[in-house]
Amino acid sequence: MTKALSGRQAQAARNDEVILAAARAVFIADPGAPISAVAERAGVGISALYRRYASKEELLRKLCGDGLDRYIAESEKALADDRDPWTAFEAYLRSLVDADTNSLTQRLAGTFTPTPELFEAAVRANELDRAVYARTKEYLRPGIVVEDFAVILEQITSIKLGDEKRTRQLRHRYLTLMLEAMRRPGESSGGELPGPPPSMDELTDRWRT
Amino acid sequence: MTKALSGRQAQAARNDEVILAAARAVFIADPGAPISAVAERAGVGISALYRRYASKEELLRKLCGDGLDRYIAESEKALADDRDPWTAFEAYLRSLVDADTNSLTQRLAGTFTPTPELFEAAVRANELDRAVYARTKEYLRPGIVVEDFAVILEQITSIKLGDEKRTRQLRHRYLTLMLEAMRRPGESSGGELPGPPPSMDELTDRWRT
DNA sequence: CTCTAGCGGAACGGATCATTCCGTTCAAGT
DNA sequence: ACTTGAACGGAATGATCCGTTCCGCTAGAG
Repeated sequence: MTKALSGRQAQAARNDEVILAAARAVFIADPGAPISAVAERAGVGISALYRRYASKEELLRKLCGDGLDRYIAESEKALADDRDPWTAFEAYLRSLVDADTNSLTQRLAGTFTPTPELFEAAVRANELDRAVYARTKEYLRPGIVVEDFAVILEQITSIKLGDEKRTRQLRHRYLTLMLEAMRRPGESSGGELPGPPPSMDELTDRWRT
Repeated sequence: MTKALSGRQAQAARNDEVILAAARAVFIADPGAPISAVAERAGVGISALYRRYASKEELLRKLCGDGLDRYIAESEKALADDRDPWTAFEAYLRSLVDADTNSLTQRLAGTFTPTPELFEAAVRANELDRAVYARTKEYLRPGIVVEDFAVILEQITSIKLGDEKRTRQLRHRYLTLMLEAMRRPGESSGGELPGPPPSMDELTDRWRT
């Protein structure tokens, strides 16, 4: 509690966002994290959380729903992208990697009972996914199916380092490789890989306490 | 306790293997699994475990050590492979994916205090890795470094389905893609991907209880 | 027939969490 | 200035999980 711009209500409103951001960060890093970790990260007490969400499960549902919404938004943006389909596709996957919604939807999905709305949103996301696929299909290597997208996204977002920025960089490195492999042969670029390669230290540091 | 081939000692000796296999399977599937899950999977009581290992940590160390040994063995086999370096390299990565030692070494590494022997083995594994890399380097796309191997292996072994056989199949699918992307451009094959692609059901079934 | 290695599984004690509860603070109304 | 209550911090609670220990039981060894 440092600033008090326009009274208590403003502070509370600001906390709404702080708490959501903290929850996102914490549960992306560790889907099994305790509620107290979220409170700590947000710099608030546990009450501040329970005032907003009746239970941990409700918070998770909220995060999951937001994640799906984000996913859907990115898909729609991709469909509206009028650059050439491959460029649009590449931008699409890159935006999904950066959004990191997989951890918030699929990974968390097992830990609570889904609501009809969530289920519906998931269906919608799927349809959009297929639409993007259909438009990109002719540029894709034969044999690649829509379902591959999900698996590849999961693989890539399984890369986790301590530093968030660096994590994104590395993910883009391997996404670049995957994109080239997924592209119809003969059109691959073979260009530079983005960002510096992983270093030994980065890899071993993950097992530090 | 069904068979009794040559008395109690034989039974106990057989249990040694059963327990190790169960522990491997259980901890690969879930690195945070309880000891009781291992006992259950092995079809023995908890005592059978504690007769052999003084603590959970000791069991984990054993598994980790075995995993490293396996890794080292595969690396040596790869170095002794006198087929053309790229073919040998491909077989090497495929064997590592099948061995699934990553989950047993890196993933478990954070959960216990390493012994000097384990550390030494890890160093040795690293040296061998570099040796394989050095031999394969000229066939690799410029910009690929040794450390990429580890990250790619982790990504690919992060794919987990209920069925073990199918999991291996899918992993090889994406390893195939990655291998082509890692190869020096111009030499990529663009051939068929191995095994059937993932299906929607396979992907959603993972969130069942 | 006795003895004990090997074992099954309940019981114990500590740790972790989600959730609740109580006292505090402070802005808004009077 | 005083009262009030929304918003909150964080300790207390109760349930659950898990590693480890302990208490018999059993079947083969001698």
